[in-house]
Amino acid sequence: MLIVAEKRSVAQAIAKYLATSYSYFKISGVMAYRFKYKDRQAVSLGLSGHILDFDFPQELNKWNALEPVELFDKITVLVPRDETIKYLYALRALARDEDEVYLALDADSEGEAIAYEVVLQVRAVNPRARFKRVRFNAVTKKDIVQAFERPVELDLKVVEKVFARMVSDLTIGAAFTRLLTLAVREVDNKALPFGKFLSYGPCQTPVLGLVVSRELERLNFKPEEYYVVKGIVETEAGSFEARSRPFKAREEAEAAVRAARVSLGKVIEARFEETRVKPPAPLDTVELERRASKWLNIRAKAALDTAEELYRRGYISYPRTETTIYPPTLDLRAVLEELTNTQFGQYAERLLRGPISPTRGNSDDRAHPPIYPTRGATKAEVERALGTRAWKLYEFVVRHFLATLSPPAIVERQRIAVAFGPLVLEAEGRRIIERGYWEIYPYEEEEDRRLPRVQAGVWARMVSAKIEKKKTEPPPRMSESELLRLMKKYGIGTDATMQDHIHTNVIRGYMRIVGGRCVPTKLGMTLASSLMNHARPIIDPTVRSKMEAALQDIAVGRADVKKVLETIRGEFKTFYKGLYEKRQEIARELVKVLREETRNGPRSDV
DNA sequence: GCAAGGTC
Repeated sequence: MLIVAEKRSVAQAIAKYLATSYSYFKISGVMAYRFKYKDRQAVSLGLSGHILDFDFPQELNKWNALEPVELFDKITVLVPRDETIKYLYALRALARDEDEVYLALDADSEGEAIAYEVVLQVRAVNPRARFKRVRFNAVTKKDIVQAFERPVELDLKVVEKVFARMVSDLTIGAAFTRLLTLAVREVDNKALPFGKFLSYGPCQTPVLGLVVSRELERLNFKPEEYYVVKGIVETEAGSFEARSRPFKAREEAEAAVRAARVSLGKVIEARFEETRVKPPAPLDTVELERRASKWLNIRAKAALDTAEELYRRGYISYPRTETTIYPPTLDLRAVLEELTNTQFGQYAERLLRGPISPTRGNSDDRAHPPIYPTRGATKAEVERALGTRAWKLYEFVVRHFLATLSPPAIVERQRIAVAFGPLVLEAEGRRIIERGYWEIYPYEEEEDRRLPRVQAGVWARMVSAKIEKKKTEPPPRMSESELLRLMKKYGIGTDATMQDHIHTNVIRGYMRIVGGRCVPTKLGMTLASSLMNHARPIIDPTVRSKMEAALQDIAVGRADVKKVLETIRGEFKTFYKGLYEKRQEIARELVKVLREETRNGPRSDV
């Protein structure tokens, strides 16, 4: 029997869990595992994701051979992927003599589609082959043994959905990319350097739209002046600085201060409330990326790449996960034990002495656990193996893991308001009672800035008061962390691809990331603005989730794949026509920016 | 040469 998994680690786990011993061998450069299962010879092979891809027939890939709009009515074909061709060869070679093939791909939609790709490839070399689908929700012995006891059928509806998404994305992406690129060339065929094109994609472009919308908000922002009164307030319990609400005009502020000077001061509010600051939930991919971008100055793309390396070397668990609940099968104590021989050893030992109660998020992808350290390592070791950035990220994963097992921080939130006649001055402070998880998780630690413990009703004196002139500030540039949050909210991309969509915009020259913030280039601003003006729905942040919802109907049998594809194609064809009408106007704008770029290099707008 | 989704 032949068993096909989505990745090498799972193929190996299957061999380990189904047999008492196994051996490994290489076939066309790919690792495979041999073992005995129920008295039969078994081989398990791990792929590297998809092995086939959709493309247009060759003659349609000459961009000048047809109007891009015609792509909406063309068929696409499944072709082997060059990058993973060795996996395909290995599969064919092993499948020739195996009549039973177990499809042990991940238990998600993509896994179902990859399973079908495997079926197609195996059938091509072995028409006798029979197929069984095994689905396991976690790569543990229990789940895997159970899955092989109870094989199921391949869900072709889910396969249809994934293939429909692949076809839609290719068609839409190709049509709009070619339209934009060819329109620019028509106006000035030297505006784009050789090999460069202007891309559109149903994920990358709405992402650009989010960043550009923020930039436009900034550019259109009209700052307003306002005035605040800052005063030093003295009470019998001590003195502190407090400030007023904003005044629109200086005269108002001055009048309030004049009135305050001749008024008796009185504390009208004094709140001292003990609150608990809970440690973070177990770590998923998007939070890893957001926190790396915010606190470690590591871009999301670099964070996932680095996490991947750490995973491959055995330092951390699989980094592509949406799960924020530790599975019961994960031995948290054993992980702590593993960390005892590192610089976090004392802290880990302290946690080991008490009961273990981890925090809990609210999502479970039923495929992978949250990200946690799988090996205790020293700084020197990780740095030697993978560099400084890897250490920074590994250290973060360890600290995050320890934080999820730690007690909350306890903070007293303080608020005091004092009235001097009509002028009210307010102050906020905090007193740290217990640092809790902050001890191991300094990224979130708050400073102790306590106010004197006064009581409501006591008298107060204004020692000094000054009026400060201020200006309202535009919103800051979109941070990468915020962008990831919005992408998740709008359902743009998956946990494993979100950082790619940001990165594509960087590669295409539409934006840069500076100090964790997204700065659109002039090209990005111009492209996004044109689409907002002439094809609004295709850059709208909700375009992706609407498409996904339509596709999901195929998977659950509510809709026919042909009809859904027809609808999607039809809608985008309409948007295409609207954009096509304006293509020269848009292209002229883009050419202007592109010419500037060739002279000066890519520029940011501000 | 176009996309997004797996995976390394």
